[in-house]
Amino acid sequence: MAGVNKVIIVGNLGNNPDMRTMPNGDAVANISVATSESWTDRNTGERREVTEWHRIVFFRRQAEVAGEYLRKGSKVYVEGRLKTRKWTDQNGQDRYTTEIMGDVLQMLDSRGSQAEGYAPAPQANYSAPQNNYSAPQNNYGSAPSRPAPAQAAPSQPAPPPVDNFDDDIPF
Amino acid sequence: MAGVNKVIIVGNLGNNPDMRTMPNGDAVANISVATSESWTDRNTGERREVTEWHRIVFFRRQAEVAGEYLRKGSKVYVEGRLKTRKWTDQNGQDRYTTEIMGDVLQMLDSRGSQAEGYAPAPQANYSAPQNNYSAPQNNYGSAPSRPAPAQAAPSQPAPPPVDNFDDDIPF
Amino acid sequence: MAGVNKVIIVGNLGNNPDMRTMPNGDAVANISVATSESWTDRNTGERREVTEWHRIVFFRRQAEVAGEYLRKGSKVYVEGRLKTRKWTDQNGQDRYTTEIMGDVLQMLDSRGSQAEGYAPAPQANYSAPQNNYSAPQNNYGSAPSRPAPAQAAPSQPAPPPVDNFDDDIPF
Amino acid sequence: MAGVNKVIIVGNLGNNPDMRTMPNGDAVANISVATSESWTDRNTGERREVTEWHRIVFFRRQAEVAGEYLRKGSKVYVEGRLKTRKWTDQNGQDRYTTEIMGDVLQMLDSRGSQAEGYAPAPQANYSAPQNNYSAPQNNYGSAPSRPAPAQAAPSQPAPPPVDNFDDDIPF
DNA sequence: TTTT
DNA sequence: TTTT
Repeated sequence: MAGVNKVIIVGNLGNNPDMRTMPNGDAVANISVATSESWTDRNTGERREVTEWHRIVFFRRQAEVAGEYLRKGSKVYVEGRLKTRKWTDQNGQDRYTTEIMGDVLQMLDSRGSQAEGYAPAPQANYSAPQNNYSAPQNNYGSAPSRPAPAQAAPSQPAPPPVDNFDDDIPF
Repeated sequence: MAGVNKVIIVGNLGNNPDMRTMPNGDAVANISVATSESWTDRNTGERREVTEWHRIVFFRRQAEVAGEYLRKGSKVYVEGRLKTRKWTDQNGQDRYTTEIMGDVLQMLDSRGSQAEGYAPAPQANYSAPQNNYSAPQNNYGSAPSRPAPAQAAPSQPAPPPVDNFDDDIPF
Repeated sequence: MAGVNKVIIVGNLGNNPDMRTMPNGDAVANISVATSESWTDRNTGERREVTEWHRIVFFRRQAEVAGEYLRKGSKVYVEGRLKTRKWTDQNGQDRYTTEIMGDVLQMLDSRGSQAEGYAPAPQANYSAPQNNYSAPQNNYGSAPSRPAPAQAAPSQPAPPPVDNFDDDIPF
Repeated sequence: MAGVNKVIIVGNLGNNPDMRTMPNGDAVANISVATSESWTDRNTGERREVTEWHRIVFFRRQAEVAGEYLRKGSKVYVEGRLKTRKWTDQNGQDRYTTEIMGDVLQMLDSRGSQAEGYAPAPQANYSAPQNNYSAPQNNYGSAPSRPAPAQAAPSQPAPPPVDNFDDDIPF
């Protein structure tokens, strides 16, 4: 068919991931990620900021990675798609919630800050009442291989950088 | 500050744009765009498809463009950002609706198909009760003429559209 | 007009920004950002990785920000557009280089890691031979405006999370 | 691993797809897509426009789809990643060309306009002298792979397309 | 080379 | 609920 439904979020987790398990055993991770936007109020001249919270759901392998490596405060890059889900509230009324079904997950915290800030989530985090994640053999490898951040310089012979400007260049 | 909140949608309008006007006279266009995703069911082997509907809001110049050129069935590329808006339903309960605040609008219908299929939206479309769009020089006359590729309309019960503006809203 | 030309890069700088100045005094920053892709070789089963280097150019205010805050190893989110530039090599031959004209720049290093790793670029960095950056009044503001901390949390009443799965859900 | 390397292009093909075949029989499609940007010249007040051309490569199933459905003038949505490829010119000098490795392909021409405008490319199109696309399983090893870039001269000197595949290429 |  |  046709259509593009794509979301890209970069922001920080407001809480530890909420882990669950599908009937077939697949992991599910729900995370809440904040992005903020700031601007200057036209009238008062004050600086203002709004925070937007995004519900993001990951499945299977990515859910496991989320559960193991993400914590409250973690910074992430997420690529996914919008999905509005119908549910029924306690009054029997139809309600709708829009979530992001995560397709790509990248952790953006540097090794260092992760090492510093990292600590396994408290057991409580995984023992919540209903259907919580309790991955049997929960040692998913040691750590994500972290390449030395850009040691080498670009191999491509440098062309002259942009520096001869006429007045009509469109940027 | 920090954060990326970006949405990219390519799809077709399920209805003519819903046009409104802000107190200061700026145009507001609400459009509903469908994207669909198809896959093969693992169990039955059947081909299945789900359609997702996206509420998108444009302001000012882009709203005017939307109102003038987009019609039910139009194909668009939209870039925007997610925003969850709070409102109160008829029972006095808090409700939330996630919308896309449109930043970029590209019409994807070819000149030809536009020329062929195009006709101004019926007047009725712009004469709804509350606070409707009444752009100075537009005579959106006569005949409905856009084949609905997008069969069904959005199933989600329409929350009140954006129309009570204070001066500090960040868009 | 028609078309979308968009690039999104998240990666690390391979060098300190290369700073220059336009005739009108506007700053120009050239940065080189690495992204890497890894996969498992089908034949050998070995883990392999390739690094791709991206040349990115920023102008004006964003160039100043890049020059002030980015260093070799910095992690960034960049949004921009592709532009292929023609130049002449030392043999008089036409050459072409594809660059990303940066539109959005987000620094992804945490405060902490920045504090640790940060040091003003060596003077040498700004005194290269040809047409280098030497911004007369090089104190571009003190610090990025510090917005008021996020107020209260928008407490959207939690709808039931995804946990009743039938076998046909399309994700 | 780390990094995001993403390109999104919406534009029109400047020529019919250039079809090739990998040694293992997989299809390869090279397309050239234009995007344009327009702005008003600050000095003259004139309306100006620049066109940017993007080389995009698709493999396997998507290449077949491209070969079957895309034609000169077709409008497409493409998602992919940047890759700079090294090659050697006739003087033995190293040269570099940046291409987009296509991951997602969406045709944006309406059914109608496709129906109208569509016609199988002239036979000539598929029977060009050297190594042209001529069905799924054709003469694999017909080595000659330096295609005279067809009729009109692309302004950028055509580098050799991707055609010498070892088994480890990461796409 | 395309499109608007 | 996060971050800067």
